[in-house]
Amino acid sequence: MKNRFLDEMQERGYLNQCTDYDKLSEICNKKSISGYIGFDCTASSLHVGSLLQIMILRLMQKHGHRPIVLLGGGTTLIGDPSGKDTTRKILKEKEINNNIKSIKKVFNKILDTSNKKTAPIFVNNAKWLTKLNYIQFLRDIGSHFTINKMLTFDSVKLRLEREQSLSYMEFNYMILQAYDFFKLFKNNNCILQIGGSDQWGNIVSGVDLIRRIIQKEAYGLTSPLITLASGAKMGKTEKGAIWLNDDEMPPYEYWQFWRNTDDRDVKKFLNFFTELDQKEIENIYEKENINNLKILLANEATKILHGKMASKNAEKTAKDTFELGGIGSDLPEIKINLNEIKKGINFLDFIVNNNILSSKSEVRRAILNKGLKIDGVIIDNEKKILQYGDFKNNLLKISYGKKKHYLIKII
RNA sequence: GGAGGGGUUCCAGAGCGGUCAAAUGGGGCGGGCUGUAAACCCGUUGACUUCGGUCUUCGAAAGUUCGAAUCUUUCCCCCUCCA
Repeated sequence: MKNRFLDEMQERGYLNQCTDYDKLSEICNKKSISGYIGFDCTASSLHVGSLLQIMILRLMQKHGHRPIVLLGGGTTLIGDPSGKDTTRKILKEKEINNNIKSIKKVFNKILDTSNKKTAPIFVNNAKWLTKLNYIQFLRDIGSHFTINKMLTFDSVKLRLEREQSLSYMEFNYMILQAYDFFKLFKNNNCILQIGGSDQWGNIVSGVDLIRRIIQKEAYGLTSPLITLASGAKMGKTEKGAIWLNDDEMPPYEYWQFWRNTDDRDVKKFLNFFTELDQKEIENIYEKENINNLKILLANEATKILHGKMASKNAEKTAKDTFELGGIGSDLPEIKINLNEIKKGINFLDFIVNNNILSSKSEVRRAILNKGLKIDGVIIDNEKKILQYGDFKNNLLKISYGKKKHYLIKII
């Protein structure tokens, strides 16, 4: 059975497992369906680790289906043990709600909200989970789960095998997630749950629960865990996560992240994170220079999240800065006032105060290692005083390493 | 509850009275090479410094000592075995 939505999922590499591929294809061919993905709300922004999931929602829209975005205010109160070694910190409800608000912005940017038929629906499971009556829940829902089975789930099994503690609270997570699916199935006619491969167990639990309670068939599918050539996890670098919210990470930096992709990951990323036709990707991958492909990747990925303008600006800034060795307008800016600079500013202090580096020792080290430059000239004196005369047209570029550049502006 | 083993810098892991801001490896950062990639090579990796040093750090606290990551006591946490 063929279905364009699922086929494209597969071709792009989004598909890992599906509870019943053929049946789901059949349904998708017949009508527009609703499918949901749950997102964690432990931080005020999602990072690129979640981007694949969002791309899937976008793909659903492309094929005329409706995505449901579950921002799990309720489940975040508990904490999913899947793929985690230790219990994570428990957030207050207020923080979670703020996070939800902030995370929502990204979905509104990436997903199409204008088409009535496929506009995303946002739901928050806190709405039903926080109102549950314990005894009733145990009787109605809990009775459908056996401990025997729950113990066989990876999320639980791994913890037990490693003898890391798993609290009773976390142990219940999968039941709650299954219940979410059940709720959405009933309330929103949502027949599909999508998630990362570590969610398989939780998703199947939901499918089972729906079958047991109302004898209806629901479907689940998972996307693969993205493995990078370097072996690192997608989305988290040493310096911190690659955030999707622009207040956490401006478009230029986001663009840079993609531009700096490992050669070996480029093709995969083009398929995952752009909407170029797969055949076209195949085609240009053979012909095009790898660096141009990275630029293409950066442009396309940035466009999807931040829009065409931001993407263009980022590209231009990169070109001005890296290829022409000049000053790109999108570089992070640091403003100083005229009076201050006329007096002269201690360079060491300046670098630390503006968080370019985090301690004076680090700045000294960087200078020792020839890592700091002003307008392309290596600083070799740690006692350097920034002076008005150093500026050209009230502008100055400070570079740390080859990739981090800052624009210093006199105001 | 009983008997042992252990908690060291980002991680792993050595040190077991002074020469310890603490070996070694990994990771990070910077430099070189290159292509804003990978691999490789070099440097660096607690803070402050007038570059002489100074200060804070080895689970927590108290103590012994001229001197403690190293010894003692108490406490907290983790692991193994027995019940």
